[in-house]
Amino acid sequence: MGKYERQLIEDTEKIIVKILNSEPLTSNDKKNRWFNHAVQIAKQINRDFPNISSVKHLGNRYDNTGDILIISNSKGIFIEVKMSETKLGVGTKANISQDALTENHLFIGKIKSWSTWREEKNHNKWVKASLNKFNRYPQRILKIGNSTTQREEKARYLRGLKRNRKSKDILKNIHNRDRKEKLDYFKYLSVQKQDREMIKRFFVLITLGIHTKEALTDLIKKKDLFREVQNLYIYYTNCRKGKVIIKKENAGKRINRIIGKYPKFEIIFPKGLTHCKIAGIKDNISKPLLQVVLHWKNIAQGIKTPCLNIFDLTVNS
DNA sequence: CATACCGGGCGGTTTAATGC
DNA sequence: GCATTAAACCGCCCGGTATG
Repeated sequence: MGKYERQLIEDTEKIIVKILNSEPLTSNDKKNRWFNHAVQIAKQINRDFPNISSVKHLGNRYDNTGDILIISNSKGIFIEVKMSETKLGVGTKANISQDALTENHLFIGKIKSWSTWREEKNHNKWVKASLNKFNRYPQRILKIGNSTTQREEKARYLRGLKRNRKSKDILKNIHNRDRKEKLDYFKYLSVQKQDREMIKRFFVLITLGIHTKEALTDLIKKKDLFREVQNLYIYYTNCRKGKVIIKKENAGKRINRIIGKYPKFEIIFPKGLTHCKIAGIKDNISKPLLQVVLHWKNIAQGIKTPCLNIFDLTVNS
């Protein structure tokens, strides 16, 4: 999802609500890129729940799951929509905020976040020193006042010098040292006491496609999270040969299946790798479900936009 | 030789901090 | 106080290397 699509998708959700409430649609609504999907989803919801008495758009409220709340047979049903123009929507793949592992209390006690860890290691300082081993930066970069921006532009410049030995070495060195920093951090995390209940909740939320910082921190501590998820349905749409295909999923059933299979959850730290895995435990056997990578999204490793890159390890099983 | 694994990468918006 | 700028945050896409 690029540029303006979050706003666009929210508009589409509101269109679905309008249709369900038999409210008139504007010409703007009909121009919405996902209008067809909205119509199909609304139709399907009406078929699935013939006794709807109320429909509300929940939008950016993060204290609940789902995008839309309907009341059907005086029961609250949460509905989430995921629309895709491709044939097959991709699995749960997410980049979430860098400190999510500690901010969501997956560990017990006062645990250092990844960002705090880096601060203590003077990450920015040593990166700056490394970058300054190159002494031919253009004026336009040298005169940048903000140290962060200058650091980033220097790294960007070095990355652009494809054939320059020195620049390659510098970035490689930063990459290597940053990698060590990540491994050291995981070494520290790996000996901390884990909160299995929170790990389970974290897994459930990520699996449900809840990725934003606020949504995660709000929902993960919610008392009746598992009960609410029982009433959550996800409607997926895809396009095949110009036609919109709909799939409805009972999130509760899916979650029940997984957490029913694994009575306990844990985080495992493979030796020598910059990721950890969320795993389910059954009969003392640990089965990896999610892979959580310490990662820098922009320019080069160690330079800009740290995040957690998450991969779903269950898609092919 | 295709595919999976393990990261690596980009272009943007929103919110907070700072300068005037 | 307001305007500007930096920092934080957001979601999707790409590719080298090992492996079967």
